[in-house]
Amino acid sequence: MATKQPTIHDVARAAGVAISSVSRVLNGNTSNREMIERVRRAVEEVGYVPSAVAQSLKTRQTGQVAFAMEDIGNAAYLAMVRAIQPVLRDAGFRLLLHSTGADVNDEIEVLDSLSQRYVDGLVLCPIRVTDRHIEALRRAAVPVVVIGSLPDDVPVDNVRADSRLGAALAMEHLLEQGCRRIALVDGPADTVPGRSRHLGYQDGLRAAGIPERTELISFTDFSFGQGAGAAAAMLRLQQPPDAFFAANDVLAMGVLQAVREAGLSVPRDVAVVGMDDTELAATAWPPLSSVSLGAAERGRLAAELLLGRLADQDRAPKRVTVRPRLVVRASSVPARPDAVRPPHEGSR
Amino acid sequence: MATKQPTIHDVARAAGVAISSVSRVLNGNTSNREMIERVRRAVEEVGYVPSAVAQSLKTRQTGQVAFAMEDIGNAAYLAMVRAIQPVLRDAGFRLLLHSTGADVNDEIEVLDSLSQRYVDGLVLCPIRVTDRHIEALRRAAVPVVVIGSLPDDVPVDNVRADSRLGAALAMEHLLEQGCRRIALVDGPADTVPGRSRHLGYQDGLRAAGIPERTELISFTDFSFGQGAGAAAAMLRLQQPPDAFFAANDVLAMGVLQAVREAGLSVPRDVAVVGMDDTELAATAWPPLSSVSLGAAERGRLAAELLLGRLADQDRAPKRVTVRPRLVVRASSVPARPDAVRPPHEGSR
DNA sequence: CGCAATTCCGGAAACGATTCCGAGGCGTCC
DNA sequence: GGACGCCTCGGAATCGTTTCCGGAATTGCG
Repeated sequence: MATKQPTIHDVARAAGVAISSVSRVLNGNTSNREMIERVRRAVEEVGYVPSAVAQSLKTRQTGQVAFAMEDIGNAAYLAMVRAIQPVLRDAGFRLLLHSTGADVNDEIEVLDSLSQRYVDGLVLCPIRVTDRHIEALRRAAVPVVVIGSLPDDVPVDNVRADSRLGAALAMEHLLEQGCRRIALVDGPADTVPGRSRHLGYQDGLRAAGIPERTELISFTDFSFGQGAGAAAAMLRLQQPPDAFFAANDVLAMGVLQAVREAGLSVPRDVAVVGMDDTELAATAWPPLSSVSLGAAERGRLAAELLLGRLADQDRAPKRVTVRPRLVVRASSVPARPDAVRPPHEGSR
Repeated sequence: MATKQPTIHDVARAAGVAISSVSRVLNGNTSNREMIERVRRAVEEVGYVPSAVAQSLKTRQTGQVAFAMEDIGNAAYLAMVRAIQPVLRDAGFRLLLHSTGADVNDEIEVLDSLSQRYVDGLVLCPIRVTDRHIEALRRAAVPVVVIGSLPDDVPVDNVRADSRLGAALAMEHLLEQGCRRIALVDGPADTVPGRSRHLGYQDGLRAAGIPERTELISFTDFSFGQGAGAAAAMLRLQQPPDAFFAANDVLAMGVLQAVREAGLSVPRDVAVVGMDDTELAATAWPPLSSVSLGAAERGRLAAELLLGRLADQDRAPKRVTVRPRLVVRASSVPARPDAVRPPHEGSR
């Protein structure tokens, strides 16, 4: 293992045949029993393993697809991974994951190098989209599917969620429950998800004729501690909120924690709704109402779009949008219907 | 993008220079301003991106390292990923993740093909170890570091946890709290982690002179629902347990849920200790006592072992073991010291 | 038994880069 | 002013496969 890997030449020599014959046997294009036997024995003898790099230089394919996201620790991406994997596996591809760590430079670098690097295609889930992203997308050497919003004129297959509508659904629900001082615990304001959730929040307030109050809005990053901290601060306000909409489930878990530590009860004193409907929501206490943005479905669709493009490179780029839906659990209503509410037709 | 990628030849033609010159410019081995300018312009003009496959065929390296684990959804692996990533990044490697889905065949296949497939090294975290694993390890074409137990005669770099001792620590702690009917909610009995946790559980009972009772032991898989189900069943026993040791934090979350739904209080009625000390433990309610098996440290060590071997292929294989430690939170003691207890010296 | 068709295998040309080697140009120093 | 050395660049070999092509051997059929 240490020194030198045997090549197809070594096998050919050991078997006393030409390298082309070895290749044929290995790829199953030979019928002669005797030849097959000899090559098999020689392979065994020298311990040959084909060089995938050389193979794909020749065949121009790798059998691999990459999924690049910000943070593999985020359960929403996890749901995507779980949905993408079986689709690609069935099509004979191996899925490789890459976690960029919310670093734009790294994201671009992944696009540039991973796209031309040992994969046949790429599913990218950028949290920010800059001009440099777009440019990198244009020069990508392999098909790329983007999960997330993209300017209309970028000719790339694209799956998106409607998190603005999703946020509005959450607001509508909380308003129906009679909540009037609804706080927003959002992610970073300079990201696409952060912005659109804020917009949906505003949509909801506007529809109810409630003015936006800055002390009830907090931009953090998507973490438990930040969610807990932001909620704790708001609960100390003179007029504390009677409900929280958290921009994802991890933040919502933090909110739940802060509410408990303030000695209040969910949902009696404070209602809480999260977003992404990850596994966390079902395992939280009380079980967390959450707006599903269809992560699994987006993953599946992205994988299918990629396979489609791999099969026909010249196909026109497609764009798919997945509708959000609210999953009501105990954290926002006294009873526990655990019911799924479809998005209001015609809202937004 | 659709038809044909430009190669270095196209750049050379466009620039009116030799391909060797293009290569030199791209690799920074040229000082002539004029030449650099011409090549840069030509690269821009034809939209050239180097083929990483061709590069690594020639240079015999890829700049990539893979981490293959059972399930990326498991927070313990996540902690490893987070620890591995910075070490490798600083050394100039990109980290690729692969989730095998607990499928032994897939694991072997990953070993076989990924090891000879576009990576310079591999960190493998197998949940089961079969003879086929060992054989695949022997013929792996690139250095492999295994996280987990391995027979002594396999010459592979190896990082291990001592989950048996870890389980014993949890038992010792619960016994100190006065618990006597301690239930074990374990993972699958036919996996290495499952077996060793059971052994540690037995060690703990034996040390206290308490006989093992089969109705207090349940082998499930590592999931929330299974943990909740197993705990719920045990709580319905004539003599229900007064404590649960769960083989990982997800199972423990399920146990907490079942205890709550039975109308009991943690830790007053039932104490709970989990394992792996993942993020879940700190965000649970009440915060979960958990035995840390040093996932992050194991990841970091594995990455460093791999880098070491990459630097010196002929180095003798190393084996490192990380000691477990118990992190006490509210779920197992009335007060909340949140203290860290080091392992007993000389236990086991 | 002879000829055409088919099968089978070996040689060699790619794939797209890096890198060694040698030729030429130019500066420097005696 | 000539010899020497250095720098730069172009040509060609090479990495380890797959695949095309052509010749030899085998088969089938008249």
